[in-house]
Amino acid sequence: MKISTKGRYALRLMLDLAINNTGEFIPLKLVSERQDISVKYLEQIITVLVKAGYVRGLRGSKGGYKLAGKPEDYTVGMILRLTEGSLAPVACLEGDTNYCERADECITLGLWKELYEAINNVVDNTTLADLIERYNDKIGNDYCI
Amino acid sequence: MKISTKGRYALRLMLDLAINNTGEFIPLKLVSERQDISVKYLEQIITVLVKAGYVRGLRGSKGGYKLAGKPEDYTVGMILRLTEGSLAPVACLEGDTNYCERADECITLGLWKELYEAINNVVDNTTLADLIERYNDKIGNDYCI
DNA sequence: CTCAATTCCTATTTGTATACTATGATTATA
DNA sequence: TATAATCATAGTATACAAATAGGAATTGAG
Repeated sequence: MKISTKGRYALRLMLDLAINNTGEFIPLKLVSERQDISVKYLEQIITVLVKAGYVRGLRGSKGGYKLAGKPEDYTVGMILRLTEGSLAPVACLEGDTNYCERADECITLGLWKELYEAINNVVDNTTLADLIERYNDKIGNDYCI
Repeated sequence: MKISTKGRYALRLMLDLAINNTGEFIPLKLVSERQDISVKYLEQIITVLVKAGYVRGLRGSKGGYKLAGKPEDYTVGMILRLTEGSLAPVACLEGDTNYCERADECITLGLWKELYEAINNVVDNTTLADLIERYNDKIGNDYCI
């Protein structure tokens, strides 16, 4: 029942791009230093975010990445699902592929559904902007997003 | 973010013992047939439940297992935590052992706490008796618990 | 007192996913 | 043309999941 590093790092990556946004493209080298995650691992993670259109990349010198949209456009759920895969606590809740023949008589299925909903409820109702705002309130900071 | 088979099977095991309780000890062979899980794997799982005092075991012929208490005494959370370990979505929320030095400046910590609470809220407010009751309502059955 | 059924205990195996690292090609700017 | 970056793909070490396997100890029944 753990969120993997991919999901957690993806979130930190997006937050880092949001917080340090100046309009310019931000190279992963900078993110790497700030977040203490290797550039190579970040590359691997950001590929998925680029393909999904959440982040724009520019190659070459003066290249880097920036969010494609605004921080309030991205929920934690969007980012985690992309990098982690489904957040369902059991496989039988995932799409139609993993349909379980015991489903009708399953005594625990309702519980797993409830758990799934509780999880989704948290991650789908929190955006990057929310996280940054809450953090600023807590710290008394004033990051420019 | 998946519940492992150990946790899921432990829950099914406890529910099986609850539903099929007659006062007698129930051998794992029967549970195995009903739940379609090998006796050997069930043995491994139930060991933990016995050590925690949730289940009583009796060796030998006419031996088997039965719940130590009543179905309403056991929450899903108790059973999952025992078999899965902590249900925290990130390690830094687990006790003091995994304390993270970034905690004070961590922008995502609040989110993980919220998620953790949402998960706990579901599993700690559902007992075996609840699951059986809901199931009977759904199916129109009348299991003797 | 022995047999069969069962729990109890410990090891071993197999597969898969996680968490990276490594190498090199491609592209853009100065 | 040199440099700094993304982009693409492959490789690797480790740990965890999900069991299986073998046998010792215990109990009740006949």
